[in-house]
Amino acid sequence: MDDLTDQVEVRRQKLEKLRELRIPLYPNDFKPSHVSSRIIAEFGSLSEDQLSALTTTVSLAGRIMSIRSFGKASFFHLQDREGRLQVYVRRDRLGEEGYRLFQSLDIGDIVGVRGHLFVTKTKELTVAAHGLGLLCKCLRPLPEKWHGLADVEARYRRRYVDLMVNREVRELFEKRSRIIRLIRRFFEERDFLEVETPMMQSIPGGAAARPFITHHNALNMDLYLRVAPELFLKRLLVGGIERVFELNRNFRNEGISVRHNPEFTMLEFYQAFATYEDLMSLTEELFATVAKELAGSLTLSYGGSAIDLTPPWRRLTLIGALEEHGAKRAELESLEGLQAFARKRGLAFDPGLPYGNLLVEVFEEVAEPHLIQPTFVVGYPLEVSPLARKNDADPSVVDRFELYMGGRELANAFSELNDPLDQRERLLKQAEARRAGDDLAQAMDEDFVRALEYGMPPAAGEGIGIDRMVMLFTDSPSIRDVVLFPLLRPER
RNA sequence: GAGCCGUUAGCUCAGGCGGUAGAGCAUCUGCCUUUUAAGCAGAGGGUCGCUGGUUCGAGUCCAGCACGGCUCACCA
Repeated sequence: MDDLTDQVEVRRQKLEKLRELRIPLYPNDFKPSHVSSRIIAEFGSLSEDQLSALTTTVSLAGRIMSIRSFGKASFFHLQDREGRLQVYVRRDRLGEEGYRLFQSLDIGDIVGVRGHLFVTKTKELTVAAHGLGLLCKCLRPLPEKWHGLADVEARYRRRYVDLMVNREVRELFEKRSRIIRLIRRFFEERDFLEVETPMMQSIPGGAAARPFITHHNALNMDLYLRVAPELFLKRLLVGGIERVFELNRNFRNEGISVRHNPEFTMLEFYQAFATYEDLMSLTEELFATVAKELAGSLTLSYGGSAIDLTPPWRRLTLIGALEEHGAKRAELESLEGLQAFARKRGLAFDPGLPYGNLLVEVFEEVAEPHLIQPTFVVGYPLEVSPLARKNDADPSVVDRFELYMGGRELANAFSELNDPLDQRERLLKQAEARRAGDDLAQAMDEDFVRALEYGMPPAAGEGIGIDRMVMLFTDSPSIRDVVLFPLLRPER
């Protein structure tokens, strides 16, 4: 951390020298007239003669990314929020003092430049500076100019450096922002209201996950960081907000992997008078809209495979998915048969697991990695879905789907259970399992059931993992690539 | 939590069978007024992740620890 290398020392000394010369070290009155990309767009196509006829003066500010010096003249590249532009400085134009100041600058310094445009011998649009000022000294050396910053750990810990020198990182996070904007617009256009519900909850609910615990001093009470906003969003359905969504962080106290960060961004939306089947179409539409706006194509490439988002997507039952991997329907319908199949596949499982839980586990093990093309998986057993509506024809399953794509789960949706008596029973059963040691089972939330007793319109709701969606659209193998500051152990 | 792999200069990397540390970029000095991986000449910069052990001698072999990556587990 306090690595005072020779390079840092040299830069500090340069700063001190400027201080002695009474040069303002951290001025804040420079206002750039232009951004690099706009200059290139506006003037890039002009000929040499047209440019030299121009009297336009441009000013821009940014970070020095490279310097090529010839003694009495130099070129450097300036990087601002949009890109890079070359700057040309020479002693006879900047003056003795101005040029000496330039010579004391380093790669990484933030400067403001004023000048006119011309084209170099090598046909690069360049600013010939007649004014140059230091706006902020960079006291640490930047990574090497053509390999950049490659060390993954350093890239996550010092994302600011990663962003400076690896252009594609900047582009990825711009893309992430665009995706989120498109999602918001999609739901706003359909009359959904965006809301914010508690992230600190006294009863964590809405998902089977371990919460983080924190403490409120004044009230002297423990609080949980939410694992899902679900139960609050459904209270809003009760309150008459018939179309509602929340796009924000969830927190789950789980291991870290290429698809798991302890805090992650989740979209949840609820629509009254709709069923989970309506949400399948809506989900197809959402992904198709984002894909078209983002890339102009319904096909995207992920991890070397092409994923075709053209609706309608395949629908498959859990059992059907397993049948595609050598299981016989008859053996999947009993607990014993299912256990036998799991053993045959060499899966380790808890023999005390109920049928429904085992079915899901076997599915995730055997079928999930192969679901590359978008697939709605349905036929989820009642016992793993305490908040979902029972299927009218077969009450042992619920009206629920999970969306798989690229070999992983992306979304989970169901027709919501709005029968308060049934909901109370199911939550009580969860609470009982919780007491019996299942710390993933949900807690009883009396107020949530009370809300349902006021009457919740029939509705369907869905959660989409936004980080995973961004991974898909940016062809990123790890969630850490799409989260600016992924959780790491503190460095020592 | 487990297994495998990695950690060498500010950055990117090389270091055969154990013999006391190298390159390019960056930095510093000198030359250079259209370069773009600018060039030329020279110089400085290292707790080889940390702690022990084996050895006459460890960047190299062994053990433990730290951090990271991948896989697995956890995540219904």
